[in-house]
Amino acid sequence: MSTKAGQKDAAVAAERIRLAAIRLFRERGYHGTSMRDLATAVQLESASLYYHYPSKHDLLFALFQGIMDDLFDGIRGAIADGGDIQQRLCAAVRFHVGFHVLRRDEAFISHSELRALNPAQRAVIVEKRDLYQGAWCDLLRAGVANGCFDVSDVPVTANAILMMCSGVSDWFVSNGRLSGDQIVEKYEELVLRMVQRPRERDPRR
Amino acid sequence: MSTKAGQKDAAVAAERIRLAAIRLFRERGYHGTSMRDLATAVQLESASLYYHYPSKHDLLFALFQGIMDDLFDGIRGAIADGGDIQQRLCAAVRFHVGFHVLRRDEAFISHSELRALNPAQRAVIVEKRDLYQGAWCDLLRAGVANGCFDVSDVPVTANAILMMCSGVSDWFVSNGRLSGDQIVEKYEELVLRMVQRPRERDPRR
DNA sequence: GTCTATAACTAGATAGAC
DNA sequence: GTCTATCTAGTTATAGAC
Repeated sequence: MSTKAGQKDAAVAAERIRLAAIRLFRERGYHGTSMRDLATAVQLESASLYYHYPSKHDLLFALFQGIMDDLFDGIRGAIADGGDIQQRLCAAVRFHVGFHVLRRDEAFISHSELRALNPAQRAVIVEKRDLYQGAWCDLLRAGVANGCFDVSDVPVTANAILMMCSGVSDWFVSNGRLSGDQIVEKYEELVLRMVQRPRERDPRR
Repeated sequence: MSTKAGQKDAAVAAERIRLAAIRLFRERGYHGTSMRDLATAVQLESASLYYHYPSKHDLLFALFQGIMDDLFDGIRGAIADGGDIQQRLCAAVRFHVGFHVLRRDEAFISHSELRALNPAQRAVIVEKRDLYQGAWCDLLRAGVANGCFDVSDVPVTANAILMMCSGVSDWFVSNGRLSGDQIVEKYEELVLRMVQRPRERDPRR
């Protein structure tokens, strides 16, 4: 019983540290945030953080792993949901934009702090990122193959789509003019315009 | 004569420091680069850097000013060049993508290190960035007003275009599969698809 | 203009008490 | 699990010689 409670407290503290790290790394950057800053944010002494994470680098790496795994699981789920190729592309856009709206701090970190990882850690994350981009390229190629997409350069277009959609994590603020769902809708339309064959577009829309 | 030569040497050294700072801030981040790292890169002692720049913050701010001023001058030139609204949008895309290809390290810094500026410096830069985005919004609105663009939300679309095009500074490498000019062409096409009215698109292209 | 030397402070991380 | 205390090394920046 006391063991169980102890384990739960540890898990709770570790999660509180993780959430504070996400916020601070986003606001000040990895190198701009000290372990003392982080400890203050969770009302602990800096030495206590090392009970939960072996080092600052490992904490950053844990954040990256969480982001990349959730991204990859999410896109596989979105694409596997079925429907025709256009519906699957829309599902992918909904997932990607929704993820970057809901978890915008983590998304920003995954984009800006890759260079702060050590080479071995970076290799792991870059490989996952390439798999994620590959899933998007496959989707575009499938659409080109069955004739409903018109894409002159698949990797460039996939990159452009991802950069465009990831951008929401830079500027989106909740309580802004538009809700997350409204943003998702607009990006869906923009992406479809980028890849659809001209005749597929409805001039009345 | 000796004064002139001295001034030139100072200017040369300041520029060497600036260029090394751009490379290092891109590779390791502002907080991840020490004044000693920077001094080593230009084969000076760190104390000597303070002859050319009063502080590390001022050096970063000088980089930002250079980027933002060149961006704003460039977009004004591209838009003022004349032609119809589509041609001016293409000129804007060519400038923006070309800038992010040619000066990708600076572009990356201007995106990732805004938070490293102090509040007063940041306010100056954010104001310039907003003016830049405003020029793009104006361009889209002009196209909507004269009927050749179909844009459901001007600020969101402008943001999406800028994020998409700025993304090249993340992944473009010279000596890659595509040249800078080829990249520019592909982005021009993608942007036009996003904003043109459906009937304006040539189905044969 | 660039140097050596150093002030004043902060960084990540560890040891060991409780 | 969290603390106090501390180690070692690194940080920005300055003083003053040359």
